[in-house]
Amino acid sequence: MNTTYDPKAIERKWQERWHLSGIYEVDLGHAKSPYYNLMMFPYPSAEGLHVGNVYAFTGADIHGRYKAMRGMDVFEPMGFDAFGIHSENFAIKRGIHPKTLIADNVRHFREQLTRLGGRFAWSHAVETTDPEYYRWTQWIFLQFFKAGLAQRRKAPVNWCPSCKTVLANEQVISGRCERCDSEVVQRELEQWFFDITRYADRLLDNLDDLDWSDVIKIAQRNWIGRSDGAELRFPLAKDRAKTIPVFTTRPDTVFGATFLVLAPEHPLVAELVTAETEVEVKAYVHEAAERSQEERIGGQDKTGVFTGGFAVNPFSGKEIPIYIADYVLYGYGTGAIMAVPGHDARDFDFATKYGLPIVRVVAGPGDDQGTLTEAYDEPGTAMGSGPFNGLPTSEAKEAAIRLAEERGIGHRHRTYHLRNWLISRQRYWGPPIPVVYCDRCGIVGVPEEELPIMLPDVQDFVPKGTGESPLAAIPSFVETTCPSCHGPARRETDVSDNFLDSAWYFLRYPSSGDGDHAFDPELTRKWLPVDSYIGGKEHAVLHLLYTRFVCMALHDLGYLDFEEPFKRFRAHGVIVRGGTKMSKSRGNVVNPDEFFDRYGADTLRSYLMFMGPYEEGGDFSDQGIEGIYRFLNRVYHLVRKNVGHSGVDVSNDALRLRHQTIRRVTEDIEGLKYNTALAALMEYLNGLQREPAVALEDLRTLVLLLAPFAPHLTEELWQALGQAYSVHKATWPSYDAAILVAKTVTVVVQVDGKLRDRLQLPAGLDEAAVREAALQSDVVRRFLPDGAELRFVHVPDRLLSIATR
RNA sequence: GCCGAAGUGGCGGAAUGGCAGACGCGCCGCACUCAAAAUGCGGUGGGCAAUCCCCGUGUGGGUUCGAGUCCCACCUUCGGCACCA
Repeated sequence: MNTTYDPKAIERKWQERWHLSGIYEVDLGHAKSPYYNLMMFPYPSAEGLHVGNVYAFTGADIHGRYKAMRGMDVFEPMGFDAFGIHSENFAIKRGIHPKTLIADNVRHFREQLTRLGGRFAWSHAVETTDPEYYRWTQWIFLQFFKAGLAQRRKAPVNWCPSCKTVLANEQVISGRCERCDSEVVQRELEQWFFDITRYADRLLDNLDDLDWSDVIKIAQRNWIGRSDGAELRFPLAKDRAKTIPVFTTRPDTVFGATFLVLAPEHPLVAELVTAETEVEVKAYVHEAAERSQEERIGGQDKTGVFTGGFAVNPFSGKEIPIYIADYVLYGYGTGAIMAVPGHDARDFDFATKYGLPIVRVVAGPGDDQGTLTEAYDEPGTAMGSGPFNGLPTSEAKEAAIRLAEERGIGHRHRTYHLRNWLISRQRYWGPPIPVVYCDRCGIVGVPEEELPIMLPDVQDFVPKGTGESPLAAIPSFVETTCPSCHGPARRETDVSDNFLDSAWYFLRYPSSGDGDHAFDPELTRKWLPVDSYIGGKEHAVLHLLYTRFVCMALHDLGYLDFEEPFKRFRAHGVIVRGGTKMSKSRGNVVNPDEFFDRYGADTLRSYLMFMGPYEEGGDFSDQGIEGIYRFLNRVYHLVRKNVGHSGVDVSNDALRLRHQTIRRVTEDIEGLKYNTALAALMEYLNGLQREPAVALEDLRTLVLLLAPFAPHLTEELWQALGQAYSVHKATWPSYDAAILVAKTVTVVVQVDGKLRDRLQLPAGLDEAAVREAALQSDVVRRFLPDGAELRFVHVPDRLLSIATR
């Protein structure tokens, strides 16, 4: 063995040995203590592994290595999420076929992931672009289609003019395309949807029992956005048989509804216009359609026009005007609202601008019935509301719903912000949606035995912006026969959303290579749900919600016996550099290869974990990494120097330090506090270095505890210590609580809350003895006024607090 | 606007209501060296000659023998949602 720590040589050597001996592969069928350790598979970008990936994977890998040393059969698979607009746009820009591009990128990623030293079960790797994978993505679509969960319908959708495809709501970030930042416009198109809203209540209610990071649960609750209220029907003044349904969470304020507002897209608009208003209304509707979503949202100044029609407030009996305004969204609720300007800020703004009446129907605190200068949206007491007068808001709501139901003019209703999942994309790089259109039979699912519907290998995959996928231009793909009547038919040319690929990849890992099932029932029962899933917060409402939905649906269809895919999910933090986000434009991106070369993977892994609490992220400093590098060097040299000295007597202090360290590192790893686990190991090392010689047991302990963080170095040292291959199969050390107890303790003495003295005392003294010792201290006595009445608070073995007043 | 998280040395960050600043970076000093680097040892919140003492965890109040930690109000930063009725 060399005398200097040479991470490059050590790491290459052990990576090869691990690979050849297959120590990270698991016999999935026979494992006794299965533990599924999952991390979010990467999108293989051309830039290579990002340091954010390294951070995410290292944290998850440490967890996996720890569990393996605790005796679990840890399955830690890795794969590649290689379909999607991102790859496709990049391929178009470079003029390279995405297939070629992805193959190169995957190769590079595999190399980097190997250098990282993860305990990956490579034999189970999956790639979503592999026909043997997307065949089953299509199969899932078919199951949903057969169950009526996948439906084609016309709906206002988000259209990205630059990517030339529709986007799901989740892919629109404040009116802009998540991928290319272009302004998103609304288009009315026929698209494929998964009816995730049918699962809204279960998706929401199950969250209570999930062991997931709170941030994610909160984000999902907000996103699902359940609100309870009522749907009330407002008859038209000119034809009372016709009604306009509105959704409200404040049925108690219905007496204050002084006008109605419809979304410009509302189908009733055409019926309401009069000869006088027609021109203006048409112009407004047209304008609203042209406006990008960002413009509609961005300008908080409300606009709208009077339709010319009137409705009747079914509670007050008054006739009220009907407006259209684009602050009312067609896609939510009924696309129409009853406007209560007295108690809703938006309606107040609108009423003020257009001179509409503002009526107070809720009295504020202290029976405040004064004129409103702004909307009062707090709870209060109903007033000016006929039968509800005097009722507090919550009771008035119930009374209003009851009355509406009795009189047949409305009913209790619940609605959600969550929209159905738009899964079709007018693009090339994705799994073709497996249906055909037949003039005679309509929409027909492709028979399962015909899967996969292969993505044709073509040169021209650039979207045309016609609203159709590039596949539509390939007659050999489009023209087919109907599976049902065998007549001529056309294939669906849209591909499915990238998020469908990643919504089930963890189901595939154990069954990778299985040609008969998407996921083998027996393996699935044994290994799922996933024991630990670690990933980024950015997928809180995308990947993590879709995945839950897909599992729930597959459960209901009888394919899974659980409905929640991940028993435990933890969101890791984000790495910044110099306090700011890393980005290419700032030029502060950390390239992992550079650090692998200069310090080795063990140093990079450990440093990333040392920067801060794993769930909070940290600030990457090029100087800071030196400290960890020095630490690993010192470990290396300490072990080498002491390899021979096995029979050293250990002092009580040294023994206690060993056991304390085991406890601290164990607890910190369990709680993902990797930064303090490493700090404990540094303290341990500092302690050992002060000893003249170090016992073998301490060297073993140090190496074992460090193994999850620095897998290569510790493997090397484990061998140097003459221990059996591999340290990663060795047993995690345990500590003896009895040894942790110190014989002498420092008892702190406070006088009136201020620290005055520290006493070295034998452990376990009672209060009287500690008092006596404290009162003998000169320092303490100096602060005790003569003749003062003293009160004592005693915390055994820790503190004595003396109060003099 | 709403929801969430966080404000601690020069920096990253530690602290079951009980010794604030563990651990590391940086810096200062010393040793080794002809010298430097590397390494090792010591020091390092502010005030002060001081191992005395005083001050100190965003701001202002409060609870407590005792508050970085709990409660109330506010300020700032970051993240998410955002005309969702």
